[in-house]
Amino acid sequence: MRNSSFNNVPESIVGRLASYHRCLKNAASNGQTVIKSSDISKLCGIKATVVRKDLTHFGEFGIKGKGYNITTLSSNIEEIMGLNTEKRVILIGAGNLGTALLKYPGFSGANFKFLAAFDIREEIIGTSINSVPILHIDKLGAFLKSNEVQIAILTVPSQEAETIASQLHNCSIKGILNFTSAILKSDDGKFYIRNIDLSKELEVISFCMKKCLKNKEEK
Amino acid sequence: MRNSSFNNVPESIVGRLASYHRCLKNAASNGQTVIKSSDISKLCGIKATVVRKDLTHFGEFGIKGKGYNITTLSSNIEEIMGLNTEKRVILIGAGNLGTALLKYPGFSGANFKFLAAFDIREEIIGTSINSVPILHIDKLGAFLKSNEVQIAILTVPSQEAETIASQLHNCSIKGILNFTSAILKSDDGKFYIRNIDLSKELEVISFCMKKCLKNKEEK
DNA sequence: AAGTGAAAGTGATAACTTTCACATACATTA
DNA sequence: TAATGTATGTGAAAGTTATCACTTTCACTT
Repeated sequence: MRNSSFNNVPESIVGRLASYHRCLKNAASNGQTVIKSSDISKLCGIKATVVRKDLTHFGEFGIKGKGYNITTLSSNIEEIMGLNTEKRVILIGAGNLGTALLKYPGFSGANFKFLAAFDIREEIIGTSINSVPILHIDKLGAFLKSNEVQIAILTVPSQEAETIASQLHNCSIKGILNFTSAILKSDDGKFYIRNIDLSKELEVISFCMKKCLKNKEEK
Repeated sequence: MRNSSFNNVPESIVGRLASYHRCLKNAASNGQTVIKSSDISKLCGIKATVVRKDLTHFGEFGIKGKGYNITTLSSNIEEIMGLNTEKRVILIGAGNLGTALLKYPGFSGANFKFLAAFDIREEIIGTSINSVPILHIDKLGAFLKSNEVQIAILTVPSQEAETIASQLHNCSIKGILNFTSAILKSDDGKFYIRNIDLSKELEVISFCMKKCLKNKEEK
């Protein structure tokens, strides 16, 4: 690989890498061994030239005239994205969205290990979802003391987000995936926070349907 | 407004407009009547100069030396985004994710009207979630014939996505919000499709935690 | 073993987005 | 009513991202 530290990688590329990765996994499970940038293009809805340009940002993984070896490319992307080492994850808020994420196929295949989910509703404490035990939120602090966790997923009601987030300091957590509409900020830069607002999507599509969006037609 | 058609609006601006809109709604519910770009900046985590630049793209909504009238700006954004007319929405796949979306606070306030949800599981047919009736997926075609629906939200298993999407042709639907990991494409350009892959987010955060992301620190 | 086709990689260019410094105009106060 | 402070709006420049035509290299064929 050209550059093993990968500083200054635009977020746009990272998002696409994740798409390529999924695409490669699918192709592999179909028994395919080689894939062309034009195939990835069709499957991911991203132009072939962009696919190639993205990949060359990290090295030369292809075979000219042939395509990319799926196994090789896949493991390279995994290394680039840090998916080759297991990430331990907890989920806070086992409501419908939280449950959906716990049941999501594909997480486990991508080296994410859900250690536990936390909730406040007594009736589900002690049960488990997709083999992930549900603990009471009061146990969160103790759990973080005795377990090394890298990522927390927040699927609590928005108004709880700040309070919960403040409990995640001074532990091993480095990343927060925030699905509440509260916008969390990492004041001290201690962890990386990714805010995902699902309700925003409906508004965006409302605008886009007016065909006012600059149409960047995907190849 | 400078330009009533708003062609060529970058998607990045649209996404931020939705954030501003939410922010304005919150401020209004706190009894605020005026807001400064620097306030919006803090609340949305977007630089104040970006906020102003985004808004001037559509017109001059502010009062110099004072800020923006919340009511005025809010209704302008609603007009820009097409939120001033009611959008009728159906949801296909009333699993955990679908249920989460049906229960999401904020949709109804933004002029989205959920007409019905569709599923295949007999045990929930006839019930309702958040007052939205759940119908059998077999009824989808007939429903679309007798009801004008603008948006479909897809929260079915990924492998069903294509099949379902093909049933959405030749009706009033213009936009599809696809939460499955299948990437749908609008071959004929008949409708606008927005693919949202939640599982991608975990992979992105995995990369970002390595601090390799070009850090565009929000103000 | 040379020729051919096919697809990756490259570097310059174009298009887009963000940033910045500054001009502008409103509201408030004296 | 004039002066002042404050926050918006603007246009140029910087920075970033995508595009495109072209070169390179590999595999396969004859």
